[in-house]
Formats: sequence, structure tokens, C-alpha cells
Amino acid sequence: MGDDRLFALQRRERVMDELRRHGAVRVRDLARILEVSELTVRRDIAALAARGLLTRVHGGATLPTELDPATPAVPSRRPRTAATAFTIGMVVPSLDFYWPPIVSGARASAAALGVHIQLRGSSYDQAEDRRQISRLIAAQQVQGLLLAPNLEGEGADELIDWIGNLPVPTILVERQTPDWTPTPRQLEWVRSDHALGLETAVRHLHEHGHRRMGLVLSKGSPTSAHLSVGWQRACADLGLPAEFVVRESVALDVPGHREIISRILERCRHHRTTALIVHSDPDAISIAQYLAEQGLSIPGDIAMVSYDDEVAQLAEPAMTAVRPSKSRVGRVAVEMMVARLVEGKRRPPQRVLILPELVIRNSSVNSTGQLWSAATGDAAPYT
Amino acid sequence: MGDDRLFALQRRERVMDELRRHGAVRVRDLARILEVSELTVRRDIAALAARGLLTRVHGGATLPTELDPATPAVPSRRPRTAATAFTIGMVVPSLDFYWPPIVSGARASAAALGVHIQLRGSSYDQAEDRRQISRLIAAQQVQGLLLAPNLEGEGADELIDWIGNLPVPTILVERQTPDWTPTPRQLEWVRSDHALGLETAVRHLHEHGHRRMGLVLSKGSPTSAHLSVGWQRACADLGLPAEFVVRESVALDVPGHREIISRILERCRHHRTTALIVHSDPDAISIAQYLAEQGLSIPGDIAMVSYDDEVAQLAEPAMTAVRPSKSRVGRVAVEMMVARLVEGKRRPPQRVLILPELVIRNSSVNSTGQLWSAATGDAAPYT
DNA sequence: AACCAAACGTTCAACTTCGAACACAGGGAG
DNA sequence: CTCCCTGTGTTCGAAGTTGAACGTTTGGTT
Repeated sequence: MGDDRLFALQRRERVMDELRRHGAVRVRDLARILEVSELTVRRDIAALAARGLLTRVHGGATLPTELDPATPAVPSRRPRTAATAFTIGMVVPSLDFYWPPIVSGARASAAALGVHIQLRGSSYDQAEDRRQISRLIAAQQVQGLLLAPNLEGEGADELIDWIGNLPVPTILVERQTPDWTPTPRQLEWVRSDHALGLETAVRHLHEHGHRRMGLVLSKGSPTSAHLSVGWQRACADLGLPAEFVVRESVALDVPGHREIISRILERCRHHRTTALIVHSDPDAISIAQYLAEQGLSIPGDIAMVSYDDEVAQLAEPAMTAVRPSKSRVGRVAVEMMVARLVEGKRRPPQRVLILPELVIRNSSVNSTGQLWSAATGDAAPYT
Repeated sequence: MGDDRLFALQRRERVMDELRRHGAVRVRDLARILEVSELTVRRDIAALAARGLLTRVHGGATLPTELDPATPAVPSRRPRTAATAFTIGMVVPSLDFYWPPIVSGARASAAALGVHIQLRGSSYDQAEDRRQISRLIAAQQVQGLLLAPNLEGEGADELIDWIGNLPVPTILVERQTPDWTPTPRQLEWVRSDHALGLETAVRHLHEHGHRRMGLVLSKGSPTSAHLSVGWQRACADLGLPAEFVVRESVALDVPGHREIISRILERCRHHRTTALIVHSDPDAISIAQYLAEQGLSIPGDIAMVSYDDEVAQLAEPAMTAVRPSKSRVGRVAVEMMVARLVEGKRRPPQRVLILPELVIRNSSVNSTGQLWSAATGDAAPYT
């Protein structure tokens, strides 16, 4: 095709381009610029308007607007279900550990917004992640994907690239990409700010006089990396030694957990450590139980803060814990996806951090302090 | 006849905008501002009133009210979630530079959600920030605050602490605190990811073969710090020299801008620089103009990318630009605040990054590339 | 209560834009 | 090669938009 005329589709793309640049376009101007008749331009505009990409006005078109007289004045009752009832695919690495609150938050939000969720469990394995995602795509049933693939190890970059080129929009959940991704659009994500959560714990203990702390991390959890970052940052800021880190699971069901805990306490004595931050409630409870057996008091001899707050309140004494709001992560993920599906490419990519809360109970400050803290808790700035 | 008159729909948007800004409008004033007859304004107002977007009154119109005699007593009106009609205070450092799109995004979102916005202009000065914020608090009229204080220089930490202890919830807009803040709750914020935006520009130029680039930053803009971060990061990742950075404003209204530009081009020649990224469209346009005068072609001799995309499309050639969606920042800020006000303390703090888009025009790749880009644009993952 | 100026609505006219009908060109399938 | 479909252009009556003129209503003032 030797002539420089554009294909219809290209021309419409240019119309949208002009529109985005100027906010409004005039049929007459477009006809001149594109070197086609005004009627053709009108037909283009009509086609684009039919897809809701712009709003027709007498003489041209503007960016889509609520004032569009073509859309019914009062959508009145249900702006919800009318929205073509989206189905969102969700692939999480585990269905019985860490993820249930996230999934349930997502489900609740989906129900409220009138969309469906197709859930797939994967393992913490990239090949399995891909298989599950491919199946969802192949079924042609989902308009968007919430993913939590394994991004550690070798194939991470390639996997990110693959995800970014899937034919439906994707949002990563509890995962973070490098800032810049080589994908057509920058990937979106929503995750808990675990680093900040851990920092909050360290500073809480620091405020109550502790100067030597230890950190016990669950082995093999993707959360550990973030916790480690927060630990380093907090210790650096506060001028604390950051070397006391143990990477061992010590929950009651781990064989040999008593020996590991015993070694940890050995280190505590040696370093004069007065506080421990423990990832995962079961591990914290296990340590608390061992301490009790040894006749050591919490928080008198050792203060403890647990990270996760699933069952921390069941410990004896009730355990101060950092609580990342997992259900909120699921909820925000669904809300973001619905917004993306409704608004399409007009919506710029977003990335959201959900900040964990510190729930102060009795394992970190003695109960008089607890009372005080509860009192001021109620007097917090707003309700 | 370059008809610069607005379309009817745009005019009506302006009417709604004025209305949101002032709470009420007069037919006479609108006719003068919009440069149409009063009759036309009346017709617009009548049309908007018919959709329930405003209430007609003798002489003009006001925001919709239940007292509107035109509306029947049937409560089948819009989704007036405003059972409690929140008022949100907003303090921005400037009312005529950078901030108007953010404010207007916030206003539109507020109107959609049925809340009011009280706007205060400050300067880029902490004392003035405090005064404006204090006034809003003292008036007892606002239930929440969107703030963009100056957090550079001495008193930043103290100011953050002060803000965190205000008696109403606050959200920072286009500002970021240190990760951890010593406030009762961690501060929330929403901001453009300018660093990522700049990184996108660098990588775009890198993809098209440029290996030596320069960065021109507006002097004294709070955005510059972020841009500098993105520049360092991108150059480090790509293995490019990162030393060519100029911190001078070179817009046409800066005295001596020609000398500065001339020195910049001198450096370009010396370093064999083939691409420039320029913060702020006016500065980029100014440089483009100078290049044209010198007989240098864009992008042939020097490729250019502008940062901000306010007027980049008006340059000759139309300028490739990074566009941070400012209106979206305002919109998300209001949505976050309303969510916070509705949900109270149950809602964990959130922090949101809005990612800028790269708008590829003709100053960075030659126009054959444009055709290609338009064609593949249609094949984008989703619509 | 009477009055007046401003605001409003109706009607008509000038002008612009829209779209239906028909004609024509070009590429792909049979 | 022909047929057919899609996309495009021209013409012309229909429909939409705006503003001037003028009579009517409204809100406030004397």
C-alpha cells in the first residue's frame, strides 16, 4: 500500500491520541489533519463512542464524561451488577497457610462489588504458577488476574515479563516487582509493608527501654526478606546491634524445636538480650511456653513481640503482635481490579502498601503499662 | 477560522467546575467567563438541573439541595452516600502551578462522592503551612485533611509529628514521609512515582539506542529530588554515565535562559550526548526552540523527552513526555479520605503510588516509529 | 401595595453540524 | 475474473446550537 493513508484502525487510534492531547477534538479539524472527509471522521467518532472511549458532542468529541447525555441521567439503582458481572481469577501459592484471610477478604469484597472470583491454589513453584495461570487464561472465563507467584530465584524476571504480557490485566498480591518492569504497562501490586511492621515492633521495644533484641524468622517464608529489611533499617536508625537474627522455625510441631529454642536462649543470655521478635505466632507461642517452663517471666525477663497476630492473643500471657491486615490486602486487590476493568487504560497503574498495626498486649510491657496504653488508645485522634 | 470555542459539553463541565469551586454561580458571571450569551448559560443550567446535578435559583444555580422545589419529595435521587456530608480540608502550596489538576481531580471526586472540599493555598513554607492548617482545624468545619506541606529542610520531622497528632485524620498528597513516623498511627500518603516516571524516560531512550543522555531539572521544584533518584537508579541499572545533570530553569521567561541552554548544548557536544530529558514542559519547549534556531533537528541530532506533559504536545515537533496523572492523585486522595472517615480506625493505613505514563510523540523517535507505535497500540493487551 | 430592574422564557432566524442515500474504490474469496 | 464486503466520498434535507428581540415573571425596594 504505497499511499500514506492510514488504516481505519490507525486513524481511530490517532483520533484518540488527539483527544487525549487536547481533551476535545473538532470534526472539521480532524478531517483536515487526517485528510479524510468529515463524514469519515464522524463515523470514527461514532464507533469510538459506541465503545465508550469518548463522548460525542455536536461538532466533535470530548473525553468520556459523566455529563454525557447518551448515558442515562440517573443510573439510579444498581451501578453494581449491571457492570457485566466480571470474573476475576486468583492464584495463590497456598490454600491453608497465610493466604486464607487474604482470599476471604477478596471474596467479601468481590461479593460486595458483584463480581466473581475463580480461585486456584498453586505451590511455591514457578512452573506450577504458570500452569495454573495458563489454565485460567485458556478457559477464557476471567477478565483479570490477581497473582502471587513465586518471584524468588532464577526465573523471576522472565516470569514477570510473561505476566506483564498476559492478555488480561494483572495485579500482584503480596508481591513486589522491581520498580521498573519491562512490560507494556508497569505492573500493579498491593502488599503489606512487612518491613515497616517489623520496624514498628523494634521501635516499640526500644521505647520501652530495650537495647538488645533478637529476631527469629520462619525458615523459607517469603515474608522473611521484608522483615529482615525492616530489622536492618530500624536497628540502623536506632543505633542498635542488628546481628542477632535466627532463621529457624521453632513451632511446636517442628522436630527438635526445644533444642533450637534452648540455643536461642543461650544466645540471649550471652548477649544480654532482653527482647525477642518472632515471626509467626506459633513459633512465638512455642518460645513463650518454653520460657514458662524454664521459669522465666514475660515480659519481665524477656519481652516478646510476635509477627502475624493470627493466634497471638491465645498465648499466655497474651502476646503483643504486629498485625498485617491480610483481609484488607485481598479487598484492595479486588477493588483495584474492578476499577481497572471498569476504567480500562485510562486508569494509571497504582501500587499500594497496606501498613500493619501493632497490637499491644502483655508480652512486651507489663500490665500497668498495658492499662496506660489501652487508655491512650481510646483517646486516639479520631474514631 | 481556528475556532477555539468550547463544545457545549465542555462548557457544562466548566459550569459544574465553577459550581463546585464556589458552591453557587450567577448566570451573568458565567456568561462573561464562558463568553457566551446569558441565554446559553441558562439553557446549560436548565439541562444540568434536569439531571439533578444542580439546583436552579433565580439568577444562577447552586449545588443540589433537598430544598430544591423542582425535585419531588421522592428520595429516588442520586446515591447520596453523604448521610453525614463530610467536609475535607485541603492545603496545597500553590494555586496556580502544578496543583490545579490535582485540586480539580480532588474536586471532581468529592462531587461524585458527595463531600465538600475546603481549599487553602499556602506557600512553600512550613510556617504558612501550619497557619493554614491551624485555621482549618480551628474552624471546626473539616473532618479530614489532605496536606502537601513543605517537608524539605529543618523542621520536617517536627512538622510530621505535629501533623500526625492533629485531631482529624490526615493524608499527605504528593509528599512522602520517612517510612516510619513517630505518630500515633503511621501517616498515609498518595503520590506520583516520579522516580519511576523518569526511569521510564531513560529506558525509553536507551531502547532507541541512546547511550549518553543529559538531565535538566527545574531549580527548586520538590519533584526534582524524586527525578534525581530515578535518574541515578536507571543509569546504574543500564550502566550509563549519570553525571550529566543540570539544575537550572531554562523556560522562555527566565532571564539569560539562552546562555544557559547554550552551555548545556556545549556540554552535549563535549560528551557526545544524544538525548536530553527536561523537567517541565516550558523548559523543554524553550530548549527545542533554541535547537531549531541552531539548525539542529529533533530527534535526529538530539532526542528529547519532557517531564510533565502539560503542554508538551504544543511543541514543534510534538514532544514525547512523561505524564504523571495529577488529577488521579487528587482523586485517590479524596477516595482514601472518605474511606478513612467512613471506616474509621478499622481501616489500616495505606500508602499509594500513582505511576506516570510515557506518551510517545515525535521528539524521541522519528515519525516512522510513530506509525509502528500506532499500529501496535491496537494490539495492546486489553482495552 | 405599587413599582422597577433584573432575570427568565418563547419565538424566530442564522448558522453549523449531522446522517441517510447513493455512488465508488479496493481487497479477498470463490 | 467476478462477486461481495468493507470503507470512503458527495449531496442534500434534517436536526441541533446559538443569539437577538420581546414579552412575562420574579424579587426586592420605595
